[in-house]
Amino acid sequence: MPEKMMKTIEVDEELYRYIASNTRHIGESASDILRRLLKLESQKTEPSAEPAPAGVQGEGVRRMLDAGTLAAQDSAIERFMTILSVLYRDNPAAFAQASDIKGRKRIYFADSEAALLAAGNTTKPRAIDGSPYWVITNTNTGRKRNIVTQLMAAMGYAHGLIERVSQSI
Amino acid sequence: MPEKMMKTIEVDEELYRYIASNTRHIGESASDILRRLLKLESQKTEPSAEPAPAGVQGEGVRRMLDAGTLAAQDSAIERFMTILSVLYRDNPAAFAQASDIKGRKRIYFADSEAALLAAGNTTKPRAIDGSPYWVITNTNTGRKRNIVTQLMAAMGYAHGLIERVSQSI
DNA sequence: GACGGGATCGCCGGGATAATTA
DNA sequence: TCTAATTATCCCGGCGATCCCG
Repeated sequence: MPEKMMKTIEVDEELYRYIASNTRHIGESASDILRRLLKLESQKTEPSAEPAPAGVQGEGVRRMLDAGTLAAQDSAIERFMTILSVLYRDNPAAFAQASDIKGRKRIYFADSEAALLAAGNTTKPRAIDGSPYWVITNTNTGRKRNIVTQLMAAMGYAHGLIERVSQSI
Repeated sequence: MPEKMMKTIEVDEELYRYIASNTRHIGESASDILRRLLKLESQKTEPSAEPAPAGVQGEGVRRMLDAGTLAAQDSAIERFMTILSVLYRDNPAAFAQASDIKGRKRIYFADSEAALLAAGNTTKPRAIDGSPYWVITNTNTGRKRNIVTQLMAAMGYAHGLIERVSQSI
């Protein structure tokens, strides 16, 4: 198989083993494995609007909750950003649909910092890790919970899970 | 970060750019970035390695305290450096895990002087005796205590001991 | 980059609370 | 006008690094 343009990176041994252990089929390349683990669209495939199978929705979110990833963060903003990042990966298409929630004047999500800055004063936008989106950040904790609640509801998560997540901020 | 055993893997160019674009700070390695990206959902993430048998952990540290080694030093910096050196020897692996603590802009530990210099102005790095690490030194005493406290907590030491040590700076 | 130590003070991020608007 | 929702000002605590002092 003729290689596409390949780049070489170094990873420590433990990480290497972790990646290797996630091989799904013989001969699978590091790129393919990583793409799956990172939940990136596989090469070429267009944004495929197919929402993840309902059974799967929430997997990553529960894992985040159970792993104590959130408890380890020490500010509401960090927890907020982590949650959004996980939500995006859990279902990019649904996230895209749901992300048009907004307030009276401000818009909460956008694909650029400028868009958020333009819709309010001092909104303090931040990039959502591993996604093309940005969020507004200059809000009290109550509103952060709110935003997550609205977003998850629009993405179709179950009430119980929504509650757990937003309370964990 | 210390020179762990490194493995080389190949990734396609798009994936490479994706990884690079998630760099959080200058000089961050591919391993570190990937670990962060994967951690959010990697099912195997045991929340950090076990902090060595409790019985052993702290031996060297107590000895240092009791021997009055610290009291003999006449500057906070000297005491600070001595403590770090002892901590490293007490448990190099835990130290490695814990040493990624950082401030708003500066990183506190690195395996080279250059890395510390690159992340701030006039950080006055110093090599930690008997280890491959360097620390930042241009801080007030309060922050030195702070750094030691955070480091020891991340290494898994008991609160009481942490308190004794950081107060002795 | 060469004096070293580190207190002091300026700056910034987090986010509660005050202000504003529907 | 009164209340509820939303905005964004602004205070506080933490961090950085200049600059003073021995």
